Formats: sequence, C-alpha cells, structure tokens
Amino acid sequence: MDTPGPETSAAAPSLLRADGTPPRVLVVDDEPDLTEVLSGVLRYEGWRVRTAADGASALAVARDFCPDAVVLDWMLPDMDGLRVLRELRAALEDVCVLFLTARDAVEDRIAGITAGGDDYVTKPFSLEEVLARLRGLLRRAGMAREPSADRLVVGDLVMDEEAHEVTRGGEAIELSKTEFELLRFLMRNPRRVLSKAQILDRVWSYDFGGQAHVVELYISYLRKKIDAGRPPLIRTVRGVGYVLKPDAQ
Amino acid sequence: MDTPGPETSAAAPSLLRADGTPPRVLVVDDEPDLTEVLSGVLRYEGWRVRTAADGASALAVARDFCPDAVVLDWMLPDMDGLRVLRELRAALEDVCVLFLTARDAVEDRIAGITAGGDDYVTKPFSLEEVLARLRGLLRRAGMAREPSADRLVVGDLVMDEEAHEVTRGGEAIELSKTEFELLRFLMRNPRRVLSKAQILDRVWSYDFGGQAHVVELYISYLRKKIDAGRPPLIRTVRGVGYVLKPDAQ
DNA sequence: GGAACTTCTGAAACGTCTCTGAAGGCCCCG
DNA sequence: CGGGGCCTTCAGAGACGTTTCAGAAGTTCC
Repeated sequence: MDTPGPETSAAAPSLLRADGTPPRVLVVDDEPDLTEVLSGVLRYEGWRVRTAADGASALAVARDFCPDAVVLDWMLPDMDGLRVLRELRAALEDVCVLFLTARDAVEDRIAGITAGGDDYVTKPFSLEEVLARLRGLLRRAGMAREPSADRLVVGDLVMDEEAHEVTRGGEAIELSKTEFELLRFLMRNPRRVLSKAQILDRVWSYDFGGQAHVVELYISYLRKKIDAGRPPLIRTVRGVGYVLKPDAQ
Repeated sequence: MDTPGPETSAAAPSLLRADGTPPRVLVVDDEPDLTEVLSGVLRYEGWRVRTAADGASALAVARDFCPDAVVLDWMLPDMDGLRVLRELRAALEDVCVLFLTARDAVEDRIAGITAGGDDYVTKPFSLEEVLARLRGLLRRAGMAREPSADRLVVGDLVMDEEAHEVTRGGEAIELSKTEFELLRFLMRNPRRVLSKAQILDRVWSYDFGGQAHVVELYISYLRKKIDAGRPPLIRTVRGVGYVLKPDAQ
C-alpha cells in the first residue's frame, strides 16, 4: 500500500463539529489491513480516528472517545452488528453508523435497521464510496459547514452528489456509476495530479486485481462525455497521472 | 446495498413548536428493536425523542419531558393502553397519541378512543405510515408551520396527503396504498437519489423480509400510471437507485 | 361465494456496464 | 530519424442490473 490519497478536505475540511473541532470517527473491523487503510485515509481527510477490532472494545472506546460516526463491520468475532448498534445507541446520543457487510449476507436484516440516518456499504467497496457515504451521513446529521457542501464545481463543470447529476455549461451529462465515482474523485482534487495507483486505490474496490489500464480506459470515457468539443478539463501528465483543472493552465 | 435515509424535513423541518424548538415525541414500546428504529428515524427527521419500555416509565418520562406527541404500544407488559392514555391525558394538557396495535386485536375499541384527535396504526406498519400519521396529528393540533405542508409538488405532479389524492397536469391518478406510499416517499425527497434499500426501509413494513425486487416492480407500476406518455419524472440511476425530478435539463 | 384488486414471487428478456486484449498514435530520447 | 515506452482508442465477451410478464396468494367488497 502507498501513501493515503489526497483529498480536498485535507486542506479545507468541509465538515466540522459545532465546536469547530474536526469530526470524530470510530472504525471497527477485525481485519487489520482494512482498519489500517480506512483510518489512514480518514485521518488524512481531517478526521479524528480511533479503531477497534471487536464489539466489546468498540463499545469501550466509543464511551471514552464519543465519536460522531462509527464505521462498523456487521460480522465481528464477539458480537453481531445488531447488538453493537443497540449498545452504541444506548451509550451515545447522536451517533451515525455506517455498516460494512458482505454482499450476499444478511442484506435483508440490515434493511430496516438503517432506517434512521444510518447507512451501509457492501464489501468489497471502494474507499471513495465509504468516504462519500460518511460525508453524507454527517451532512445530514447537521454537521455540514457549508450548505452547498454536496455541490462540486470545477470551471463550468458541476456535480450534484445527492442527485447524482453532472452538468457542463448547464448541459446535462449522463455517467455510469464508475465514471461518476472517478469524476467525483477528480473533482474533489482539482489542480492536483493524481497517479493511476492513487485513482485505482480510491475509486476501485480494494480487492480489485486489475491493471492501471482500466483507469486509462475510464479517463478516455470521461473525456468523450465531458471534454468533447470543449476546452479540455482533464489533462494527462505523462508518466505521472491525470489532473482536472480549468483551462487557465 | 447502499445509502441512508434522507428526508426533506431533516434539512427543513416542516413542523415546529410555537417557541421555535423542534417538536417532542415519546416512543413507548417493549420491543427494543422497534423503539430503536422509530426513534432513529424520528430523531433524523428533526424531532426530540425519548423512549420508554413500559407504562409506568412512560408516564414518568412524559411528566418530565412534556412531549407534544406519544407513540404508544397498545399492549404493554404492565398496563393496558387505555389506562396509560387516561393518565397521560391527566398529566399533560395537549398531547396527541398515536397507538400501535396488532391488526386483529381490539380494533373497534381503539376506534372509539381515537375519536378525539388521536390516531392509530396497525402492526406491521411502514415507517412512512407512522411518520405521515404523526405529521397529520401535529398539524391538526395546530403546530403546522406552513399551511401547505400537506401538499407535495414536483413539476406538474401534485399530491394531497390528507385527501390521498394525486394529480398530474390536473388529471387525477388512482394509486393503491403501496403505490401511494412509495410516491410520497419519492416526493418528499425530490432530486435526491434513493437506494432500493432506503426505499425498502421506509415504505415497506419493518418485518418485510423480501428483496429489492419489489421496489423495482412498484416503480414500474408507478411509471405506468404517472409517466405514461408524458415526460418522465421517475429516473433510474443504474447501480444506485431512483430519483424523482422534473425534466429540468 | 365470486369478482376485482392488491401484493408479492419467479423467471425470462433485455440492455448496459465493466473489463480484457490488441492495435495504433504520440512523445521523448538516443 | 528510428525506437521504445506510454497513452489512447476500438471492439467484443461476459457479468450484472433492470424491466417486464405471468401467475399465486391474500384482501375487500358486494
């Protein structure tokens, strides 16, 4: 694994608690690799992070740490997710929970539990997906700093994350799910060169074995839809990666 | 599968007390799962929430908390619903009560009791149903902020929640109960992509074990009735969910 | 008790998306 | 000017998500 990916919020966090301190998140999973990567990226994005490997220690840490959000594996060695959720709720007033779960397992049991402000993501997931969900969770819980935090703008290119809508110069652009996530990552890091490895790490699932070639392919898809005929926003930096920036060099 | 429970009122609560603070609700049920989910959604919708698991503690909390509304299970371990209702009324001046009851049991007795301004819902219910009833209760009790709070409009599609009426371009549209609730949820979250899991959580009963396939089916029913021949309001966002939005673009 | 309607299941057809492989173009360097 | 990387694009196969149909089970109403 390499350095944590860059992100707008590292420079200017879009979310803050009422008291002005960075938001706190507790990551609970029994795979060290996963908590490792997740907490690395989250820290880089300006979150205060703590981790736990099982339900019991998660609850202990939660009581002490008072996180705003919890990223919680549904399958833990000592307790099932439902019980952890219930005890978390009992211990903390307003905590958002983002579940991590296997695609095939217990999906229906989770439905019904996420009814509040909670959310869940199925494994394998991309980091961008988790980050986007987490941001959404906190935004909806009233921790947004700016009301328009879900509106990304680069030049005349505009993305509405909630509506899953992209326009350039007012004209709507249809994107597939992967194209959308790639563009979101680019738009969250404007004027910053992103390597293919970084993009692969963020936009594709962590267990994706594929080559960097996919990134090139999807960049070309995006160009066709976004830059077609217009001044290009997506630039190639040969041997390094790609940048998204408005024409002013 | 995916995203959390958005709701218009989270961003801009449609109900407020006279003093500008959020409305207060007390949830009384002896099933922790149920109070869990209910209080989660209600909190998310901008209510102040307290819970109780039996009649005695419900009364104790009520005296201290002074809720505007009470969601009350008709079958509690220690007292029957009638007695709790009577004591609530004695303790609090203007409180609305929403009963939760089994479909087969005592329906006629409850019907007589709710004659006041109260209401009831039979188990199993959908969250949307409970939320709608609660909103109705408070609105009728004079806590509505906007007079048109029960009129949802998206493009030329109009829903009158109270009258259970839907029109598009002035033309009346007949919907079944499930179709109506699905459309209501969509109309309460216009221009926001809702995942099938979210929709399932809100519109179908909490004990519904079914798959997301039902959502797709009912979306297709709605399209047939609402979008037939006209510019489509219901859009599919592949791999993510569905959005309701006027053709704008 | 039957008719109309609603709700949900299962299966098949369809379309789109995602990724692989291969060919060709561009750029930089020798 | 030629060669080797790197990048872009095309074409296609398979996987996946969505829509639709048909029908069974349950409900409501007369």
